[in-house]
Amino acid sequence: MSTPRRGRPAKAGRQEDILEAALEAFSRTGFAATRIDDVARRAGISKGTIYLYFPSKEALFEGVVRHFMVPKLDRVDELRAGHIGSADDLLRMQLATVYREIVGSRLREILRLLLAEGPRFPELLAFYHAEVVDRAMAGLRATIELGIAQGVFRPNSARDFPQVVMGPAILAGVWTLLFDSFAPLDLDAYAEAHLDILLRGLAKDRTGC
Amino acid sequence: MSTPRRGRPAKAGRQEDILEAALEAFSRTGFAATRIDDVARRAGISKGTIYLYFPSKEALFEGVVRHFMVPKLDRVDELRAGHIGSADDLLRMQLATVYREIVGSRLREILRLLLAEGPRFPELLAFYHAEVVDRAMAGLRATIELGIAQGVFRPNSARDFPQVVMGPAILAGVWTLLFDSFAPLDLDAYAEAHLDILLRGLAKDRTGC
Amino acid sequence: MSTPRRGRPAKAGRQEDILEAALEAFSRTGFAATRIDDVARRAGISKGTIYLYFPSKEALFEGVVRHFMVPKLDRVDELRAGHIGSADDLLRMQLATVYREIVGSRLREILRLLLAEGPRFPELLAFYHAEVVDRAMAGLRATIELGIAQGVFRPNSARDFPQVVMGPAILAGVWTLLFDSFAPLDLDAYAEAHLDILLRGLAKDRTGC
Amino acid sequence: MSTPRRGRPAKAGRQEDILEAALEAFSRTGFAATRIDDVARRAGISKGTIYLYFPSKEALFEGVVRHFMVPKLDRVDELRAGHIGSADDLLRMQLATVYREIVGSRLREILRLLLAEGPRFPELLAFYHAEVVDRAMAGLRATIELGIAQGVFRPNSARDFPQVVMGPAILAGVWTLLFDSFAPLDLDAYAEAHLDILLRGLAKDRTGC
DNA sequence: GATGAATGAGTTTTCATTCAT
DNA sequence: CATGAATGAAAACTCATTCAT
Repeated sequence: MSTPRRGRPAKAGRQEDILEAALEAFSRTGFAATRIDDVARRAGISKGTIYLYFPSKEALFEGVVRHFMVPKLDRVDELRAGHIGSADDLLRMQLATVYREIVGSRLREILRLLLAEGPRFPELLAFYHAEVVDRAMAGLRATIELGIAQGVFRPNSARDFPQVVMGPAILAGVWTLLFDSFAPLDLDAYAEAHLDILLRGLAKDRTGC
Repeated sequence: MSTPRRGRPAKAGRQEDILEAALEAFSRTGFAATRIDDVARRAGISKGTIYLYFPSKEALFEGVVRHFMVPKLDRVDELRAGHIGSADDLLRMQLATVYREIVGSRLREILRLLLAEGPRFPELLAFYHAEVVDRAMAGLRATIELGIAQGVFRPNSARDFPQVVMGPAILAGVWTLLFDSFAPLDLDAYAEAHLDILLRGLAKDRTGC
Repeated sequence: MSTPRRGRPAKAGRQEDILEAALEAFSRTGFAATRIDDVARRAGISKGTIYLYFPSKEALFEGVVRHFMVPKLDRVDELRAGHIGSADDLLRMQLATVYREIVGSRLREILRLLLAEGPRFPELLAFYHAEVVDRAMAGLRATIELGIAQGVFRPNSARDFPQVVMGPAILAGVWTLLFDSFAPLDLDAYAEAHLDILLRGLAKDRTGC
Repeated sequence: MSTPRRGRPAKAGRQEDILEAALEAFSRTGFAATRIDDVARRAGISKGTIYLYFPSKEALFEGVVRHFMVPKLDRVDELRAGHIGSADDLLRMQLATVYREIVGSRLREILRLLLAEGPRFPELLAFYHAEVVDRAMAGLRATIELGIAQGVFRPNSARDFPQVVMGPAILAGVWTLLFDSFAPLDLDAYAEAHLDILLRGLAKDRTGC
């Protein structure tokens, strides 16, 4: 009743195909309402084949959430490692990357999936906290401390709570997923506003005369 | 064909009880994984009784999300309406209320539920956007414009994107729900940091000489 | 949520009201799909009240089927008892009564209900067979035998199978219930056709020369 | 979350098996009181498998009613098409076929099911009227008209109401289903009586001397 | 490896029946 | 007598998972 390819397809990317299909499917309908059959159809394979690569629906979900975000984090980290210059430029670039690669891409769906299903997947949360969230917070904190050392940023409490720096970006990501049809968000202008308020909030007082 | 038991008198507040129980249950397990029977048991009633008050699981969920948040919004609005004084004090109070009444209370669960299940409930999203989100954004915008008029805030782009102002609070809310066991958040200090960065980011330059 | 009369209504006809309401309801939706609540609403009373008059849904159904048909049978029987004249006139009158009082009235619904639900109600079938069907068959047989005695009818096998005489009428009754929207039946003309064929089929050969 | 067992190969005739099982089950308990699980057990398969072949209980019921009757009608039609000889012989054969193939077989259950549940299945009624009832009526009408043309039958009103011809057979079918334990019917003798009365009722007067 | 027919546990929803008022 | 809120058994239907081919 379906029309899968009977021949031997490239099997190298088979797992990748499944993860792509699963990301789409979970994004659209969430964990519980997504049927394995949907994922299979999207991937152009049969239901049973999914189970050759993932032992359960839960494992597939975890696979999706783990697979796509880490590489982005790597990129943000590399940015900081290779940076020479002022901390505010670095922070600009870090947030620009977050907006481009996550908030403005399909990866924002993963943010939402994590918020949505996280409590059902404690191990996944642990992984995420260690491999994504904590790394991201550390990266921001490093930049802020660099700025303070450089005298660009005033000593400030964002050092202890880098979430304050990231908050508006995360909110933008989920906003677009929920309310875009009611009130679309111009992400570029939004990011500009975010950086405008943030950098001024962090900056050392220009009390010079 | 069955063996029923009783026919108690109508208990006042029954609907309220159900909503409370449903909030707890949905918070714990999300929409799909929550069984109506769980809600009933929590409310100390039988499954069928739920259906005397809500025609479906969907309607119950919508009932929960609608019931608890609007009164809080009302309170934030009243704040602004009754305020005499500087805009930065008002903004402080508005955000303090958000942290106290929502981010630091069980209502943060509703934020998460909305993020999680929103796409499955388009009508609920429309309601929420109109009755909660849009009102909240308008309230913040009004305060920001007041500050600009008072000369307390510089003309700034947060007027166009009040989400930037709210973002860190929302993030804190969901953070505590997901990562509190890995990295607990001191909400009071967090709120202080948020206001510190934010108010400085909005403030007029003290370029006095 | 409903609007029952709170005052003390005439209680004499209460059971009758319920039976009327139940006939309507069962006719419309059959036994299983009819809700006691529907019957109650139709009768203008509350659900619980039904149970003051009938101990169960089954009993209510049996009540309906028993209540309405027997009086009609009585009338057909009286016809025969009081008849003076030829058997073919009597048979005409008997069938005319069946067409008028049952086939062409809402009582045809009871025929259908009995066909539909009979197997689930063995006692009801027993009652019906004894009190309705057997009496009706006996009545027809008596008329046929009268006709044979009078020399109006030839000795014929309908004496042993009065169902043959009744068949077309019963079929007409259910036909109108099922197919009237596709092929409406002119019951008067139909009855005429029925009698035409039947009486000729029963008549003694007019082999007179 | 579950503990499934097997994945057998497709069995040819599986749909046929289900229809057979469903006919038995619906015959015994009617539409509403038949549980899908009963049908499955009778067919020797599991509940879920039914849903691989029929999307709902309604569809299964319609499948049953459609599946069994049409082939019989085809046979009756062929009779007439291939007939050479007098119309009364043809009518005898047509009715004999109806008695043998439907009234005296398990197909009489389908008659009863249709009477019982028809009003709940308007599409099924439409199908039935077009594909079974109307064809049957047309077949009888054709025979009657042939008889009139042959001079075997007098011009008569059964031409307009072939239901009159069929009525006693239908009644016999449902009678056996309802009342056989109270008053068993000798179907052969009954059919003989039916034909006796009917053919005489249709016959041209033998007024010759 | 890949398939997809088959399984059956699990969940929502309905509604006959009860009984405190 | 009458009410109708409450109960909970029952059944349709879904879908993750298995496994013979």
